[in-house]
Amino acid sequence: MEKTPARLTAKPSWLLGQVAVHAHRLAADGFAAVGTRGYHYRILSALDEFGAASQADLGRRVAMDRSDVVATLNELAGQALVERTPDPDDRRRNIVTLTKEGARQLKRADQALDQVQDDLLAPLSAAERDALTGMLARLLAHHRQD
Amino acid sequence: MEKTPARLTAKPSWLLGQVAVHAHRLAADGFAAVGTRGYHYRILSALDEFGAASQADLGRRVAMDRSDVVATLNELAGQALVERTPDPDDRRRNIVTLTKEGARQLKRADQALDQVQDDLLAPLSAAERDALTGMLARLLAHHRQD
DNA sequence: TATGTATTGTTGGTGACGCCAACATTGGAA
DNA sequence: TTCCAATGTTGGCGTCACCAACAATACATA
Repeated sequence: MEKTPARLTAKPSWLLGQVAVHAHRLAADGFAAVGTRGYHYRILSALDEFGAASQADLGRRVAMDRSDVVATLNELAGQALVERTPDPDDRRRNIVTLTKEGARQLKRADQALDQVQDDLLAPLSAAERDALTGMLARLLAHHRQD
Repeated sequence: MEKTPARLTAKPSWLLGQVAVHAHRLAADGFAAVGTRGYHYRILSALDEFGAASQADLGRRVAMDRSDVVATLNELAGQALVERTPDPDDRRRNIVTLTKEGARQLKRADQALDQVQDDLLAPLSAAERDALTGMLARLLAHHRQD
């Protein structure tokens, strides 16, 4: 394997990005195995945990643009994993609901994704995994503001 | 700020991906400020550290697909940051060389990127930063094989 | 009450990255 | 000599992040 420039290797942003690429590949493979993908999983997760919600709320919860939520819901609704009905109390909004089949699909994706975490963190001890996720969570919280 | 599903928050792959998104945004802004972008920086870095190289070698060093190296070199050569000459010893290959101006551009990008590291890791202590980059480096080394 | 401001869903588009298939040319191994 | 591998190139695709504009609707405040 050819050597990577130290200029890159020394930069946390490079390491983060490259590890994220591998993580994304693992996750995408896991998702594909059950016929879904990242955006779908995000929406299904939010619906399962917080119940029915408007599209804008969904987007804010899972860090997706409004327009991407629309496209994703079109696909999910096409597979009957989700239902979209107008909100009678606010006619700008839709109320998005998780269907039984959607919940089942989420469960399948979840199992695939659990395996991914193990593969991703294989070289780290349990204590190291905790330390890593703790620091990442702090970084994310910090950057989600401002 | 709306709450994110625990299903996501609990997954290292999610945290990694989201932090990487913020890191990428910071880096892209820094790069844009000096008129460049990630792919350019990778190529310039490899040329600066290892000297002239073939396109295939460049791609392997900085984890870029052959075809993406071609496009990037077209742009870099268009700005005279790089020169592409046929290799007399192997007529399949090109020898790519960093120009004076290319080295200057690299230096500018480097300064921008150094600032990004600080912004990215702001919430972490020096010891934590080391621990984080150490673990990320191990993960990357592990996943670069197989 | 009227008027302006914000939010929502939607459409359509852009860009960075990562990746794949195919091809002609060339080098090297069997 | 024959087959296999590597190289540069073209052209395409998918995911994710993001932006601008629009009409409809809600809300605040003057």
